Amino acid sequence: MLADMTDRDGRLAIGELAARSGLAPSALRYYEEMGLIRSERTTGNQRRYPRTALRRVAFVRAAQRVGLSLEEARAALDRLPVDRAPSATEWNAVARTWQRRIDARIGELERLKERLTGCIGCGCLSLRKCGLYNPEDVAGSEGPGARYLEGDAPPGG
Amino acid sequence: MLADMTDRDGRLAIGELAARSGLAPSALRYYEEMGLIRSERTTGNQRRYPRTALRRVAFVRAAQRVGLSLEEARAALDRLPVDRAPSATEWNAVARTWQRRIDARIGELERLKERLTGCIGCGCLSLRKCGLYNPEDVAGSEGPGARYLEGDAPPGG
DNA sequence: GCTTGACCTCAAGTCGCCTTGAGGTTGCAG
DNA sequence: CTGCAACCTCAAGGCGACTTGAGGTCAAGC
Repeated sequence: MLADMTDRDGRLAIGELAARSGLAPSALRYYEEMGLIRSERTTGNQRRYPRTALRRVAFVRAAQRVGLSLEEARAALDRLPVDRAPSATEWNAVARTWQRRIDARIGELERLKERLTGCIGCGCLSLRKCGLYNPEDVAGSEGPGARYLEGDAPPGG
Repeated sequence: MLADMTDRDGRLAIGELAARSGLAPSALRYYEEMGLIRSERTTGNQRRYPRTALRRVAFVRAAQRVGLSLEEARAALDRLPVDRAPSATEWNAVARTWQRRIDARIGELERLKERLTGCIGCGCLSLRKCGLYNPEDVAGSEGPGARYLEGDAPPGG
């Protein structure tokens, strides 16, 4: 039988954590280096992760899906306890931040979609009012109006 | 007065395109290298972009916001004419692909949010049924059930 | 006690998307 | 005709999030 390097008190060897989290060992070492998870060492210098690492890794992966960087995930994780499960209160605080994040991202996508729908309506034949070419978040620094199109000749009239 | 290197027939010098698109000249050269935009050269080897480049750049930026890579954006752009504005039909085809993309992304975010909301409800005290720790897209290859939590001790009982 | 696979460290490589820098040229205003 | 900003090329650098590789160690089973 192969070695099962998880010890009795439930601490996980890196391979075990990798298998359970779906991440590569190299990624887990990286996460540790980034301060996302912590480990203790055996006498032979091998990592042993507490079970809460599983929790934290899952958290990080979910955070990434929302568009957070590892650094941002770390900041969020720092508000949760390292060695035990979060209480409902602790969790709520973090989760609400996330929801705002998700909502913001969804909103952004929906605005983009709306602009795109408008574009379909106009078939981009009316570039002067086409939202796609007039995103509000770029080049707004040089005066009002659709500077993307200044002097641009609309194709259909 | 400073030099305006845009020529009479409306072709844009790289600096001009940069100013109007909000991108750095270096980025535009990169886009060109990637085949996203095309330019002609003056006798002095300077780039002159057709006005449609403006359109294409705006398209690419919007595409990025939806989560497309430059390569994917290029693929989409390849379905549009290089030298004139797209017709309503041409545009519709491309735009519909996008909308699917956006919808998919929004859906993904909403599912995540839902799982997160469930987590708030349970306060992560009931880890066995917590969706956050049981994303359906990872580690599903080793049998059914919540393998993330096998043997994980739920904190609250 | 030896084999074997899981583990260790550290440096370097990868990918996408650009930016920066060096060293040289073009082209418009004065 | 000169000065200077804007342009050119090519090579290298940078960031985030990892992976890969070399060279060596640890631990369980036979």
